[in-house]
Order: sequence, then C-alpha cells, then structure tokens
Amino acid sequence: MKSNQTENNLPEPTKAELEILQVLWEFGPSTVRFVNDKLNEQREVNYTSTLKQMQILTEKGILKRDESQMKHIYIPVEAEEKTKVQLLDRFVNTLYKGSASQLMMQLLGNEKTSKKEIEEIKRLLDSME
Amino acid sequence: MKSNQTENNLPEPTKAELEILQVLWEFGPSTVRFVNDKLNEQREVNYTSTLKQMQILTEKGILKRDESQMKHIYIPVEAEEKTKVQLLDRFVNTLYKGSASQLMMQLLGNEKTSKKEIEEIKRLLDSME
DNA sequence: TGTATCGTACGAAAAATATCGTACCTTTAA
DNA sequence: TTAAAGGTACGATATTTTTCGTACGATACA
Repeated sequence: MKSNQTENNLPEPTKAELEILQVLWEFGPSTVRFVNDKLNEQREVNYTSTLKQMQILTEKGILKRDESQMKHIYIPVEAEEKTKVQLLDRFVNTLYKGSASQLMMQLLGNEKTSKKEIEEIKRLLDSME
Repeated sequence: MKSNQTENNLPEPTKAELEILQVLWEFGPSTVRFVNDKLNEQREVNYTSTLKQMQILTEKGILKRDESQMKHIYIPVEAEEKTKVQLLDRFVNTLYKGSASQLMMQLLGNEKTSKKEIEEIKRLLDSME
C-alpha cells in the first residue's frame, strides 16, 4: 500500500472530504444527515456515501465524533484556520516553491481579483505597519 | 463515466501530472527520458509510468508533442502562468470563497512566510500604486 | 547483419477515492 | 407492541489515478 501522507505527516483531505469539512466549518458540529442535506443542495449524493466519507475522515483523525447520542455529532479536530493554513502552505510549496510573494503577484494580476479585493489587501498590509 | 472537468471546462491536472508539468516548466520542452530522470531524482518511478502519464496529459490536451523525431518532445500547451492562475483561482474559490484578501491574510499570518517575503509583497503593492 | 540499446504503444494490474446496498439497531407514534 | 422512520456499520462495487509489463519498431555499432 502506498501511503498518502504529506511531509508534515498530516493526512491530506481529498476533494470530497474537503466538501464535508466546509459544511462543518460553516455550520459547526453536525450530524451526517445535516451534512448530507447540505451537500445535496449542490449535487446529488447518497446518505450512506456521505456517512462513509465522514467515517473515513474520522479514521484519518480529521474529524472526531460525539457518539453519546444515537445521532453522532461530527466535529473537525483542527480549527478551520489551521487546516487551511496547512493546505495553503502545501499549495505555495507545490506551485510557487514556497514563495508567497510570487503567489501574490498572480493574485494581483488575476482579473478575477477585483479592485475591491486589492484595496482590501493594501489596507491590510498598511494596518500591520 | 463521471467526468472530471472543472467549471471552466478545463481538465484538471492530477498530482502526478503536476509533477511532470513542473519539470517541463522548469526545463522547457523535453523527452520522456529527461522528465523521468528528473522525477527519479526525487522518487523512484518507472520509465513507462512517466511515459503513460505524459501520453495521458497529451490526450487531455494539457501537453502536445513533436513526433517528427523518434524521441518525441513534449510541450505544455498552456503557458506556466496561465495554468497556475487557473489552479490558484480554483484554490481561492474552493477554500476562500473567492476572497483573495482572505487568502492573503493567511499568507501573512503564516509563520512560514518570512519577513522578507512580506517586505517583497509590500514593495510589490506599492509599485503598482 | 545481427544484437544490444533506446524509443513508443498499449492493455492490464494496483492503488487510491468515491459511491452505494443491505443488514441491523433505536426511537417514535399509532 | 409493532411497524415505520431514521440512525450506524460495513462489505462490495465503481471510478479515477497511478504504475508497470510486454510487445515491438528504430538506431547504433561491433
């Protein structure tokens, strides 16, 4: 079996797994039913598929769950920010050899990054003196 | 068959495919042999595996090749920047709901983003008045 | 001119992900 | 007190991605 761990030895959430995490991030600890309903607002997916994914996420240690009730409540182990930072870090390393400023340049050059966004960024930088 | 196209209808390079693209970006149009050698500086991989991947990339339209010689030369169809912009765009949308400034905040907050990087970014912003 | 070397083609196997069917347990309400 | 509704467990299947073995053609050169 080939392992799927990153350098920092953290399991990498897959695409489908990320979808689930996002629901939990947005709405807080939830049941499978809730998450599945949210997912189905976007695309059709079977309840047991979502259940399985969330069980896998739990095995991987990305989620934990409260089993004290029949309806298990799933909770992300790491805070949203922490996980995102890890994913971002990996992204920067992979595509930009770790250069955040290079990534920045592309963000700023990207037409889809609105003037408003750019202003926001500038303000941000100024405010950190 | 479930399709694997993104909203903008561009084939998404997978992880292994990205590795190959990076070699081509760094060293320019290359033979399979060359790419495979480069990959093997990092991890063991069979020549025919790399060949297959590059053939798949060609089918997907991500690479094209010059077959006029026996040693085919593979070339990325899109420029490095363009592809990266697409990947970045997707990343921002997925993780930050399209907010570039939010991504920025994380980059700046990330300890791994050095002071030097931050200075670089500031300079960049200033220079675009 | 034959044989070792280096190339591509391509199907199949292996591995990783994603989805689902079915069994079976609990709760609820008629 | 039982049947319907809703829950979890878990193996099986499907799909996607990755890797590789084998066949076979071209080239080089002894």
